[in-house]
Amino acid sequence: MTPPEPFRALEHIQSLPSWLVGRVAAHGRSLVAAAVAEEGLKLPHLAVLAAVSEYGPVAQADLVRRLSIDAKDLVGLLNHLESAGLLVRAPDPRDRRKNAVTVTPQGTHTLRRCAELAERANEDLLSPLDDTERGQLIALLTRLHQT
Amino acid sequence: MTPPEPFRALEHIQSLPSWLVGRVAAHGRSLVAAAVAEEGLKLPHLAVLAAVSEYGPVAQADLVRRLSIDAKDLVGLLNHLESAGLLVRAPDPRDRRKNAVTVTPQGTHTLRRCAELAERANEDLLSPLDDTERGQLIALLTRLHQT
DNA sequence: GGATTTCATTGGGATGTCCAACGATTACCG
DNA sequence: CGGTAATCGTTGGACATCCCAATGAAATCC
Repeated sequence: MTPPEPFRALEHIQSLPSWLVGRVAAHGRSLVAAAVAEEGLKLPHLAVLAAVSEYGPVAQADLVRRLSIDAKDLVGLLNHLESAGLLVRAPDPRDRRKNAVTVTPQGTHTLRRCAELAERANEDLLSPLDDTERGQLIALLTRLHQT
Repeated sequence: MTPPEPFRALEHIQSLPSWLVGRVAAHGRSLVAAAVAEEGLKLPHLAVLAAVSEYGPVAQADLVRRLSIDAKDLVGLLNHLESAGLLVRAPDPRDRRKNAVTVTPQGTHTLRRCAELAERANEDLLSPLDDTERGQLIALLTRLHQT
């Protein structure tokens, strides 16, 4: 008498595209995190520093909105980045509630290094694919992301 | 006098495949999580329940190894699932250190519902793509995952 | 049969995410 | 105007996740 066939639920879950893309994303994340750690930054710090660099003098509330990050967590990240000399908080003369956050030259330098490192990590991530396939993948992911 | 051109670091980061795949993964994860929440389960609970279903009566240490989950956290997840009546912990007569974890009929039923819901969520995730494109995406992601 | 390993559980620390509240400042509007 | 509402940066705390360590009970190794 054979036992009732169990429901292969884990196999089923792990065959779903959402699971697959999650695994690949985790791999890519860990590669980039390891690369960026060479410059002493973690991924959230890098994201904040990059946003500050891109949006010039910017209020913290703007960073919260642009990065969809929690305001409390941003304070800690900015404290760390500021004490590392990568950015500066200055009072905004036009609105004294706001802090004008600006990247320092050292911050820009770190950012450029991290950009190279992150690109190299992405090279590793995509190394199983040739150029055509990489283009396909990026195109498909872009469509999933934009819509 | 134009200000020095800022380094568009955020734009650069967000153009990397690792960032793109991370966003798509986050979207898929939230879709599946929302779907599965209809059955009162969170994703870690579902993963554990599915593994228990798949591997029949299984010791907790085996689940720890198969799911790469922390043993401490597994205890909490099993407590929740057991008090919800979805699985049962029984002493293993052949090794009295072990707990034989087994899915209940109610657990199997919940699992089947979750499988449907997760499939529908994946349908939503992939809705911008046609069948050919979905196959391409899965094939590309599979190669990135397997190597 | 004594030393080592495995098992389930508990505890604690470090981190990431989210929500609520606060004092200070600005914007709105009657 | 003037008072209410909204926004700003900050702090506190609730949770979940992840890592390491230790426990008593039970099995395995030699």
